[in-house]
Amino acid sequence: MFSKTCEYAIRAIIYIYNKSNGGESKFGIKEIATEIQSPEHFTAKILQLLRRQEIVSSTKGPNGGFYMNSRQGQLNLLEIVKAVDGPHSFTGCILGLSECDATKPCPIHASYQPIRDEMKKMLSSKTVENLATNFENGFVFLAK
Amino acid sequence: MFSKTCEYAIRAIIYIYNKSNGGESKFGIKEIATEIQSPEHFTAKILQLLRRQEIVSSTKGPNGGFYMNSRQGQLNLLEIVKAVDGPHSFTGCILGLSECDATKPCPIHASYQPIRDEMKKMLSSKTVENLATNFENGFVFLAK
DNA sequence: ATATTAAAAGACAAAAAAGTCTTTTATTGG
DNA sequence: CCAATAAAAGACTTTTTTGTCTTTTAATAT
Repeated sequence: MFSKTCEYAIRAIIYIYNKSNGGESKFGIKEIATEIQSPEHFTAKILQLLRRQEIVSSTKGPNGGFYMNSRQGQLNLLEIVKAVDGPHSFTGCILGLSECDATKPCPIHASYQPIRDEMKKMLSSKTVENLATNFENGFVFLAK
Repeated sequence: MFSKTCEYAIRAIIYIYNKSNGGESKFGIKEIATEIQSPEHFTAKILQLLRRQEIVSSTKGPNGGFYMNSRQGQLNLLEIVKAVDGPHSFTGCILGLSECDATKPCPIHASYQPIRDEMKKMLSSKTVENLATNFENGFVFLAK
Protein backbone atom coordinates (compact mmCIF):
# COMPACT_ATOMS: atom_id res chain seq x y z
CA MET A 1 0.00 0.00 0.00
CA PHE A 2 2.40 2.69 1.23
CA SER A 3 6.18 2.66 0.94
CA LYS A 4 8.22 2.37 4.14
CA THR A 5 9.25 5.96 3.52
CA CYS A 6 5.61 6.99 3.61
CA GLU A 7 4.84 4.94 6.72
CA TYR A 8 7.69 6.56 8.65
CA ALA A 9 6.77 9.97 7.25
CA ILE A 10 3.21 9.81 8.50
CA ARG A 11 4.23 8.53 11.92
CA ALA A 12 6.94 11.20 12.25
CA ILE A 13 4.60 13.98 11.20
CA ILE A 14 1.96 13.03 13.73
CA TYR A 15 4.59 12.84 16.45
CA ILE A 16 6.12 16.19 15.56
CA TYR A 17 2.84 18.02 15.23
CA ASN A 18 1.56 16.68 18.49
CA LYS A 19 4.64 17.71 20.41
CA SER A 20 5.27 21.12 18.91
CA ASN A 21 2.44 23.39 20.02
CA GLY A 22 1.80 25.31 16.85
CA GLY A 23 5.53 25.47 16.24
CA GLU A 24 6.74 26.55 19.66
CA SER A 25 8.80 23.51 20.56
CA LYS A 26 11.26 21.65 18.38
CA PHE A 27 12.37 18.04 18.40
CA GLY A 28 15.54 16.36 17.31
CA ILE A 29 15.75 13.46 14.95
CA LYS A 30 17.00 11.16 17.70
CA GLU A 31 13.94 11.62 19.83
CA ILE A 32 11.59 11.30 16.87
CA ALA A 33 13.18 8.10 15.59
CA THR A 34 13.19 6.59 19.05
CA GLU A 35 9.58 7.40 19.73
CA ILE A 36 8.19 6.15 16.45
CA GLN A 37 10.68 3.25 16.32
CA SER A 38 12.15 4.03 12.94
CA PRO A 39 15.75 3.94 11.64
CA GLU A 40 17.29 7.24 12.65
CA HIS A 41 19.30 8.20 9.58
CA PHE A 42 16.65 7.00 7.20
CA THR A 43 14.06 9.04 9.03
CA ALA A 44 16.35 12.05 8.84
CA LYS A 45 16.40 11.79 5.08
CA ILE A 46 12.64 11.52 4.95
CA LEU A 47 12.26 14.63 7.08
CA GLN A 48 14.59 16.51 4.74
CA LEU A 49 12.26 15.57 1.92
CA LEU A 50 9.23 16.70 3.89
CA ARG A 51 10.92 19.94 4.77
CA ARG A 52 11.66 20.72 1.12
CA GLN A 53 7.97 20.27 0.46
CA GLU A 54 7.18 22.51 3.43
CA ILE A 55 5.24 19.78 5.17
CA VAL A 56 7.45 20.11 8.23
CA SER A 57 9.78 22.93 9.30
CA SER A 58 13.19 22.76 10.90
CA THR A 59 16.07 24.83 12.16
CA LYS A 60 19.69 23.86 12.63
CA GLY A 61 21.94 24.43 15.56
CA PRO A 62 21.48 24.39 19.31
CA ASN A 63 17.86 24.08 20.33
CA GLY A 64 17.11 23.39 16.71
CA GLY A 65 15.02 20.54 15.45
CA PHE A 66 11.82 19.77 13.62
CA TYR A 67 8.49 21.41 14.23
CA MET A 68 5.17 22.11 12.55
CA ASN A 69 2.94 25.13 12.64
CA SER A 70 -0.83 25.12 12.74
CA ARG A 71 -1.15 25.56 8.97
CA GLN A 72 0.90 22.41 8.46
CA GLY A 73 -1.39 20.64 10.89
CA GLN A 74 -4.25 21.21 8.50
CA LEU A 75 -2.63 19.05 5.83
CA ASN A 76 -4.50 15.83 5.22
CA LEU A 77 -3.05 12.36 4.72
CA LEU A 78 -3.84 12.20 1.03
CA GLU A 79 -1.70 15.29 0.45
CA ILE A 80 1.12 13.76 2.44
CA VAL A 81 0.94 10.39 0.70
CA LYS A 82 0.98 12.12 -2.68
CA ALA A 83 3.94 14.24 -1.64
CA VAL A 84 5.91 11.18 -0.53
CA ASP A 85 4.84 8.33 -2.80
CA GLY A 86 4.12 10.48 -5.81
CA PRO A 87 0.96 11.92 -7.29
CA HIS A 88 0.16 8.70 -9.15
CA SER A 89 0.24 6.36 -6.19
CA PHE A 90 -3.56 6.32 -6.31
CA THR A 91 -4.25 6.57 -10.00
CA GLY A 92 -2.57 3.61 -11.68
CA CYS A 93 -4.30 0.41 -12.79
CA ILE A 94 -4.35 -2.25 -10.09
CA LEU A 95 -3.32 -4.88 -12.65
CA GLY A 96 -0.57 -2.71 -14.12
CA LEU A 97 -2.17 -1.76 -17.44
CA SER A 98 -0.93 1.53 -18.81
CA GLU A 99 -4.36 2.40 -20.11
CA CYS A 100 -7.22 1.41 -17.88
CA ASP A 101 -10.39 3.39 -17.59
CA ALA A 102 -14.14 2.99 -17.95
CA THR A 103 -13.89 2.67 -21.73
CA LYS A 104 -11.06 0.11 -21.71
CA PRO A 105 -11.02 -1.40 -18.26
CA CYS A 106 -8.95 -4.18 -16.74
CA PRO A 107 -10.94 -7.07 -15.29
CA ILE A 108 -11.32 -5.50 -11.87
CA HIS A 109 -11.34 -1.82 -12.73
CA ALA A 110 -15.06 -1.33 -12.14
CA SER A 111 -15.02 -3.08 -8.78
CA TYR A 112 -11.81 -1.50 -7.58
CA GLN A 113 -12.65 2.08 -8.50
CA PRO A 114 -15.18 2.70 -5.69
CA ILE A 115 -12.87 1.15 -3.11
CA ARG A 116 -10.00 3.33 -4.19
CA ASP A 117 -12.29 6.36 -4.06
CA GLU A 118 -13.29 5.47 -0.55
CA MET A 119 -9.66 5.13 0.43
CA LYS A 120 -8.89 8.56 -0.99
CA LYS A 121 -11.89 10.05 0.73
CA MET A 122 -10.83 8.51 4.02
CA LEU A 123 -7.26 9.79 3.70
CA SER A 124 -8.32 13.27 2.71
CA SER A 125 -10.68 13.45 5.69
CA LYS A 126 -7.85 12.93 8.18
CA THR A 127 -5.82 16.00 9.00
CA VAL A 128 -2.54 15.76 10.85
CA GLU A 129 -4.21 17.70 13.64
CA ASN A 130 -7.04 15.14 13.94
CA LEU A 131 -4.64 12.27 14.24
CA ALA A 132 -2.27 14.09 16.55
CA THR A 133 -5.14 14.78 18.93
CA ASN A 134 -6.00 11.09 19.05
CA PHE A 135 -2.37 10.32 19.67
CA GLU A 136 -2.18 12.86 22.46
CA ASN A 137 -5.24 11.36 24.11
CA GLY A 138 -3.68 7.91 24.04
CA PHE A 139 -6.32 6.50 21.72
CA VAL A 140 -3.81 5.58 19.02
CA PHE A 141 -0.14 4.66 18.86
CA LEU A 142 2.88 5.37 16.67
CA ALA A 143 5.17 2.53 17.67
CA LYS A 144 5.42 -1.20 18.36
CA MET B 1 -1.09 -2.59 -3.92
CA PHE B 2 -0.03 -5.77 -5.73
CA SER B 3 3.50 -6.73 -6.73
CA LYS B 4 4.33 -6.85 -10.43
CA THR B 5 4.53 -10.61 -10.02
CA CYS B 6 0.94 -10.64 -8.83
CA GLU B 7 -0.27 -8.32 -11.59
CA TYR B 8 1.22 -10.54 -14.28
CA ALA B 9 -0.03 -13.64 -12.51
CA ILE B 10 -3.63 -12.49 -12.49
CA ARG B 11 -3.53 -11.38 -16.10
CA ALA B 12 -1.90 -14.64 -17.22
CA ILE B 13 -4.39 -16.75 -15.30
CA ILE B 14 -7.38 -15.02 -16.83
CA TYR B 15 -5.89 -15.41 -20.28
CA ILE B 16 -5.07 -19.08 -19.80
CA TYR B 17 -8.40 -20.00 -18.30
CA ASN B 18 -10.33 -18.22 -21.00
CA LYS B 19 -8.47 -19.91 -23.80
CA SER B 20 -8.29 -23.45 -22.44
CA ASN B 21 -11.83 -24.84 -22.40
CA GLY B 22 -11.82 -26.67 -19.14
CA GLY B 23 -8.29 -27.83 -19.81
CA GLU B 24 -8.65 -29.05 -23.39
CA SER B 25 -6.29 -26.61 -25.07
CA LYS B 26 -2.85 -25.54 -23.95
CA PHE B 27 -0.91 -22.36 -24.52
CA GLY B 28 2.78 -21.62 -24.65
CA ILE B 29 4.53 -18.99 -22.62
CA LYS B 30 5.33 -16.99 -25.75
CA GLU B 31 1.72 -16.52 -26.68
CA ILE B 32 0.69 -15.74 -23.12
CA ALA B 33 3.41 -13.14 -22.61
CA THR B 34 2.64 -11.51 -25.93
CA GLU B 35 -1.07 -11.33 -25.31
CA ILE B 36 -0.87 -9.90 -21.81
CA GLN B 37 2.19 -7.78 -22.68
CA SER B 38 4.46 -9.08 -19.97
CA PRO B 39 8.17 -9.99 -19.96
CA GLU B 40 8.35 -13.53 -21.29
CA HIS B 41 10.96 -15.13 -19.03
CA PHE B 42 9.69 -13.39 -15.95
CA THR B 43 6.18 -14.57 -16.70
CA ALA B 44 7.52 -18.10 -17.16
CA LYS B 45 8.92 -18.04 -13.63
CA ILE B 46 5.65 -16.79 -12.27
CA LEU B 47 3.77 -19.59 -13.99
CA GLN B 48 6.16 -22.12 -12.49
CA LEU B 49 5.26 -20.73 -9.10
CA LEU B 50 1.56 -20.93 -9.88
CA ARG B 51 1.94 -24.46 -11.12
CA ARG B 52 3.64 -25.57 -7.91
CA GLN B 53 0.64 -24.21 -6.06
CA GLU B 54 -1.67 -26.01 -8.48
CA ILE B 55 -3.29 -22.79 -9.59
CA VAL B 56 -2.42 -23.55 -13.20
CA SER B 57 -1.43 -26.83 -14.86
CA SER B 58 1.15 -27.49 -17.53
CA THR B 59 2.77 -30.18 -19.61
CA LYS B 60 6.14 -30.15 -21.31
CA GLY B 61 7.04 -31.18 -24.81
CA PRO B 62 5.34 -30.84 -28.18
CA ASN B 63 1.79 -29.55 -27.93
CA GLY B 64 2.53 -28.86 -24.31
CA GLY B 65 1.84 -25.63 -22.53
CA PHE B 66 -0.22 -24.12 -19.76
CA TYR B 67 -3.87 -24.81 -19.12
CA MET B 68 -6.48 -24.67 -16.37
CA ASN B 69 -9.32 -26.99 -15.57
CA SER B 70 -12.75 -25.99 -14.39
CA ARG B 71 -11.88 -26.53 -10.73
CA GLN B 72 -9.03 -24.05 -11.08
CA GLY B 73 -11.44 -21.61 -12.67
CA GLN B 74 -13.36 -21.52 -9.42
CA LEU B 75 -10.42 -20.01 -7.57
CA ASN B 76 -11.04 -16.43 -6.52
CA LEU B 77 -8.67 -13.49 -6.69
CA LEU B 78 -8.06 -13.31 -2.98
CA GLU B 79 -6.77 -16.88 -3.00
CA ILE B 80 -4.48 -16.04 -5.90
CA VAL B 81 -3.18 -12.84 -4.35
CA LYS B 82 -2.44 -14.67 -1.12
CA ALA B 83 -0.68 -17.44 -3.00
CA VAL B 84 1.52 -14.96 -4.85
CA ASP B 85 2.08 -12.03 -2.49
CA GLY B 86 1.90 -14.05 0.68
CA PRO B 87 -0.86 -14.69 3.21
CA HIS B 88 -0.08 -11.47 5.06
CA SER B 89 -0.42 -9.09 2.16
CA PHE B 90 -3.78 -8.06 3.55
CA THR B 91 -3.22 -8.29 7.26
CA GLY B 92 -0.34 -5.94 8.13
CA CYS B 93 -0.70 -2.47 9.61
CA ILE B 94 -0.96 0.23 6.97
CA LEU B 95 1.54 2.37 8.91
CA GLY B 96 3.93 -0.50 9.45
CA LEU B 97 3.38 -1.15 13.15
CA SER B 98 4.10 -4.72 14.17
CA GLU B 99 1.20 -4.72 16.59
CA CYS B 100 -1.87 -2.89 15.42
CA ASP B 101 -5.37 -3.95 16.33
CA ALA B 102 -8.51 -2.60 17.92
CA THR B 103 -6.92 -2.55 21.37
CA LYS B 104 -3.71 -0.82 20.29
CA PRO B 105 -4.43 0.79 16.95
CA CYS B 106 -2.35 2.98 14.69
CA PRO B 107 -3.87 6.37 13.89
CA ILE B 108 -5.78 5.11 10.86
CA HIS B 109 -6.49 1.53 11.85
CA ALA B 110 -10.17 2.06 12.58
CA SER B 111 -10.82 3.89 9.32
CA TYR B 112 -8.75 1.58 7.18
CA GLN B 113 -10.14 -1.68 8.49
CA PRO B 114 -13.54 -1.49 6.74
CA ILE B 115 -11.91 -0.49 3.47
CA ARG B 116 -9.55 -3.40 3.61
CA ASP B 117 -12.44 -5.70 4.40
CA GLU B 118 -14.32 -4.41 1.40
CA MET B 119 -11.28 -5.00 -0.76
CA LYS B 120 -10.99 -8.57 0.47
CA LYS B 121 -14.69 -9.13 -0.06
CA MET B 122 -14.44 -7.79 -3.58
CA LEU B 123 -11.45 -9.96 -4.42
CA SER B 124 -12.99 -13.09 -2.98
CA SER B 125 -16.17 -12.50 -4.97
CA LYS B 126 -14.32 -12.63 -8.30
CA THR B 127 -13.58 -16.08 -9.61
CA VAL B 128 -11.18 -16.62 -12.46
CA GLU B 129 -14.15 -17.91 -14.42
CA ASN B 130 -16.12 -14.68 -13.87
CA LEU B 131 -13.31 -12.53 -15.09
CA ALA B 132 -12.44 -14.82 -17.98
CA THR B 133 -16.02 -14.60 -19.22
CA ASN B 134 -15.87 -10.82 -19.19
CA PHE B 135 -12.60 -11.01 -21.06
CA GLU B 136 -14.05 -13.38 -23.62
CA ASN B 137 -16.98 -11.05 -24.22
CA GLY B 138 -14.64 -8.14 -24.83
CA PHE B 139 -15.85 -6.20 -21.82
CA VAL B 140 -12.42 -6.09 -20.18
CA PHE B 141 -8.80 -6.17 -21.33
CA LEU B 142 -5.54 -7.75 -20.25
CA ALA B 143 -3.06 -5.57 -22.13
CA LYS B 144 -2.10 -1.98 -23.00
C1' DA C 1 15.19 -44.69 -30.54
C1' DT C 2 15.75 -40.05 -31.39
C1' DA C 3 15.11 -35.39 -32.73
C1' DT C 4 12.12 -31.84 -31.53
C1' DT C 5 9.47 -29.23 -28.61
C1' DA C 6 8.20 -26.67 -24.52
C1' DA C 7 8.26 -26.14 -19.62
C1' DA C 8 11.42 -26.36 -15.28
C1' DA C 9 15.27 -24.93 -12.97
C1' DG C 10 18.60 -22.07 -11.62
C1' DA C 11 22.33 -18.78 -12.23
C1' DC C 12 22.81 -13.89 -13.31
C1' DA C 13 21.97 -8.93 -13.91
C1' DA C 14 19.64 -4.53 -13.37
C1' DA C 15 16.83 -1.44 -10.94
C1' DA C 16 14.48 0.20 -7.05
C1' DA C 17 13.78 0.55 -2.19
C1' DA C 18 15.56 0.67 2.28
C1' DG C 19 19.00 1.78 5.30
C1' DT C 20 23.86 3.55 7.02
C1' DC C 21 27.67 6.55 7.53
C1' DT C 22 30.53 10.70 6.95
C1' DT C 23 31.11 15.42 5.85
C1' DT C 24 29.20 20.04 5.40
C1' DT C 25 26.38 23.91 6.65
C1' DA C 26 23.81 26.83 9.59
C1' DT C 27 22.60 28.45 14.23
C1' DT C 28 23.40 29.90 18.77
C1' DG C 29 25.05 30.37 23.44
C1' DG C 30 29.13 31.69 25.81
C1' DC D 1 34.80 35.17 17.56
C1' DC D 2 34.47 30.28 18.60
C1' DA D 3 32.95 25.89 20.22
C1' DA D 4 29.08 23.13 20.36
C1' DT D 5 24.95 21.58 18.38
C1' DA D 6 21.73 19.77 15.10
C1' DA D 7 19.97 19.52 10.52
C1' DA D 8 21.40 19.09 5.35
C1' DA D 9 23.75 16.83 1.95
C1' DG D 10 25.56 13.23 -0.28
C1' DA D 11 28.26 9.02 -0.81
C1' DC D 12 27.79 4.41 0.08
C1' DT D 13 25.85 -0.38 1.28
C1' DT D 14 22.31 -3.83 1.66
C1' DT D 15 18.14 -5.96 0.52
C1' DT D 16 14.27 -6.75 -2.32
C1' DT D 17 12.05 -6.74 -6.59
C1' DT D 18 12.10 -7.23 -11.30
C1' DG D 19 13.86 -9.07 -15.24
C1' DT D 20 17.17 -12.01 -18.41
C1' DC D 21 19.70 -15.87 -20.05
C1' DT D 22 21.34 -20.63 -20.28
C1' DT D 23 20.96 -25.37 -19.22
C1' DT D 24 18.19 -29.32 -17.93
C1' DT D 25 14.19 -32.24 -17.91
C1' DA D 26 10.09 -34.26 -19.69
C1' DA D 27 6.90 -35.35 -23.36
C1' DT D 28 5.80 -36.61 -28.05
C1' DA D 29 5.66 -37.25 -32.88
C1' DT D 30 8.02 -39.54 -36.48
